Amino acid sequence: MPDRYEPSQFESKWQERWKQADLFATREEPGRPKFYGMDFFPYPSGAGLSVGHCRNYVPTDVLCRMKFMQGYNVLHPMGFDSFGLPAENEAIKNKTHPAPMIERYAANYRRQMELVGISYDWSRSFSSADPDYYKWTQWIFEVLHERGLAYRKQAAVNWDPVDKTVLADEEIIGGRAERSGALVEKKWIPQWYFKITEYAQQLIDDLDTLDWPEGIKAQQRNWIGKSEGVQFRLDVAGTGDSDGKFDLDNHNTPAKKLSFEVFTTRIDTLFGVAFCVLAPEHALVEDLIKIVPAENQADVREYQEAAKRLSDTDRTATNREKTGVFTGAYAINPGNGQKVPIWLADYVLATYGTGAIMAVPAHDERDYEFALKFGIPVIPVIAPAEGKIPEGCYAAKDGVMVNSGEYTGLSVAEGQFALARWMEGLGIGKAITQYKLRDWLTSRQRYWGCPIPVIHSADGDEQLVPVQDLPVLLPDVDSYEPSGDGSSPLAHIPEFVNVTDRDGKLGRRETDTMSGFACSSWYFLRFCDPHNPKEAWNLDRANYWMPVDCYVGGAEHAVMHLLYARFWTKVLNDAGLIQVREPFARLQNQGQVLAYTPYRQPRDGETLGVGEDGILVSFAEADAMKARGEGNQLFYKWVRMSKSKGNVVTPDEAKATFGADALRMYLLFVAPFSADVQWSNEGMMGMTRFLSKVFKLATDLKPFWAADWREHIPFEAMDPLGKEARRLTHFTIKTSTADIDSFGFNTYVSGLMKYVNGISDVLAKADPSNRAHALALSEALETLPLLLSPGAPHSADEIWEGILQKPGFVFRQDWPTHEEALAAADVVTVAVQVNGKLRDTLEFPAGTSNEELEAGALASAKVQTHLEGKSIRKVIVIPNKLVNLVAS
RNA sequence: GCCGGGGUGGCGGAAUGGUAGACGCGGUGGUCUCAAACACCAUUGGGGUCAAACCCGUGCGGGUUCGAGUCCCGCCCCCGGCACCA
Repeated sequence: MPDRYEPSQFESKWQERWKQADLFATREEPGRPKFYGMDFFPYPSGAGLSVGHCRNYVPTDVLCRMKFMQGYNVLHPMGFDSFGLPAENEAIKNKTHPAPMIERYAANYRRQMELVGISYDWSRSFSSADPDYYKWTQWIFEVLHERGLAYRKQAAVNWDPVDKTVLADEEIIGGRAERSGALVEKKWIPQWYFKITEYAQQLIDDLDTLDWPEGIKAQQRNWIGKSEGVQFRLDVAGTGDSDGKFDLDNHNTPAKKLSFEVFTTRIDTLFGVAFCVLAPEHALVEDLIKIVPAENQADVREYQEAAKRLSDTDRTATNREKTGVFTGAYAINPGNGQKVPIWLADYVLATYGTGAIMAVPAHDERDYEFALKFGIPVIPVIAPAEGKIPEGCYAAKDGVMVNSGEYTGLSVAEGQFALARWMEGLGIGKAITQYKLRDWLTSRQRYWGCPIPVIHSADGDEQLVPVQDLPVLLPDVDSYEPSGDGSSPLAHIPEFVNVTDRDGKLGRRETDTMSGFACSSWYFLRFCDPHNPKEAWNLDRANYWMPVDCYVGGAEHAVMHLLYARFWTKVLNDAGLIQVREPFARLQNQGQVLAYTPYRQPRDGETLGVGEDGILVSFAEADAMKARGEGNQLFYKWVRMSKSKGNVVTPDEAKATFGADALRMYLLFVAPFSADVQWSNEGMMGMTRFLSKVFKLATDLKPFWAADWREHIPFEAMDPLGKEARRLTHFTIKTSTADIDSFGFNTYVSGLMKYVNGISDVLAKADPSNRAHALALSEALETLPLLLSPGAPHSADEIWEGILQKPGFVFRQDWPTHEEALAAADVVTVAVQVNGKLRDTLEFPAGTSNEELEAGALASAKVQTHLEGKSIRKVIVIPNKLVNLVAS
């Protein structure tokens, strides 16, 4: 038995034995509490895992391993998110079919996960592209459809010209496709949507019940974008009954009568309306154009054309100067009957609210900017509670209404309430709630996804494929490249498209597939009952395991996967198919692993891209440059590991060079869980050193080993050294347990380091013939592999069997519990301060009375010198900690 | 601009309002070695001193408190997200 950490001697051996023993099989024993710990469903890429992925999986593994040892039934599954664009694009690039490719990649992921000793129950694994799985994805689609939550409509959608498919709003960043980076275009085609907007309010409300990072919750709230205000009607002057009164019974009769709705959160500023703005695409424009002077007509048409030509990115670019055109028409402000000009401007979005606004330049920055540019008067109607009306734009919400007729003098809140009531009474407006959230666009015109189980009948109605006919299998074809014309490649496969509908007539199969996010919106339910051929899940089993107690993955899915999965869970709950309303009780986001990556200054003739400050070079090239004496052109940056940057460290390499346990412990130790990690070979060396110390300590403790220590230790008197050993053991049990539960993995590892250092110090002073020492150190020797095992499971088993010669696996042992009285020290170091400044530290027996602490503090010579010439005004004593003498 | 999270030695980072810098990396000195690597021991916030005493120190400026990295007020900077959402 070596007294060093030699991973090549035992890590693979233990992995093999764990597999043979089926050690990580999910246990569902009655009488135990359950714990469901899960990592984000990965898409298996050909690049394989990097140590960055391990940063996700290892901490979850540590938590799940501890929970199992604590007696929980633990569900710790892993599967593969195989459908979707990334897989299909990679297959096209490799000129292969995605199905076998993805299977190969998933097998490699599994191999690598086993390489670092993650305790997944592989018998529960599946891929979202398995027909046994996507059959039920289709079934859930039908549940949604039957509840009116899946629908098809013609719409202008985000078209990615590179990936040749539509994208959801969430997949677009700054006008570009998140994945391909292409500028997104608008395309007008029928699309499938899930009606997530129906759940907007619940999705906001239930965030309060979740133990999630604040940032993620805030992002979801922001994305859903709730705002409360008033929607009301404005009539167009000179049309219909425009004498200032509103003929509610009659508003449809004069064909010419025109009006439009606006939404505002600041109805209190109604008397400050200086103009109205319609989005260039607003439907009313077609009517307005018929009643305005010819020159205005030309301006309007020209502006509409210009707006159409602008890409969304250009249109929404920040700091862009306002543009707009006067339509020639006027609206009547219902508050004061005044005529205000109607403008067209692209700063008003057609897709939010009603696509039209009342503009109040005195109290809205955008309107103010617009008014300044076009010389429109600014009418202040809100003033500070005290002081005079400010110049320019004053958007405060805590002011008082002025110049507002009978409402003058009311506070903003009072005015909002009163005006909303008034409008409701008149029937021209009402208080409503608006959300930025739009329905989830789920159809993709691509091959590699879950087919939508719908048949378009000859009569043109939509029929769901009967459940007994599911799954609608994805046809196995050679050519599946996107068609590029906006139709799915499946549309060009007659055997797939042509079907008999419910009435026996020739129907047409839906050829769009579902976004990959549909597949990952329910997989956590399938893990509860992964191979059920009759149901998506057995209700009892799903209710037993759900919700996921701890869900771990990257923060990049804040508003996509995590929002969609919450939505589906709520729908399934409403349908009586699952008991929970939220899928993930607790969420944790891990930081990324960064590599120190070489860049060089650009050479003559080379230019840098936007936002770049150097040119990436390979490590080999960097070495060559240094050898040529060009090292001064090099600089290094901490950047995320990625294949394209050539800076990836794989778990395979890390295990071969340093060992799996060293890798695991390093990833846990080097930074707080949610912070980014800087990869360092020196740090890995340090961890190897630590693990060697553990083996050395265990070996050196062996001569003290009394196998029956547990029977004797409570009754034996301990000397101070023995007590110190026991204190270290029990204190470390306490902190390790709390640290793992709270995701404090870095302090869990540092706690083990302190423990090893502390026990080593005790050991150096210990006497092998002293019974008390032997018992206390036996306790330490046996506790060490237990506490170590979540972080370094291979080493723990090696010590357990090799040094303690105990049978079985550490994983199957009980997690130790601490005794509070033993975890506390007998002798405490008390800080003595004079006027809050540290002047001495003194040792006292724990529990020394305040009076004695004060007396001891006063007796200190160091303290005396600082008290000279002063008299004590007050004494503060914190038992076992501190004495502060306040003197002057 | 708005929202969220941060700012502590040369570096990663510890610190229920109570001894700031635990633990580790790196550095320095030493042991081992023909030598190096590894390993081990000692030391390591800055100033000051032979050594101590002592002084200064958690982004900046105030405040509360016997006592502030921690709480309050006002700023600055960094990271992430959203962004003409009326």
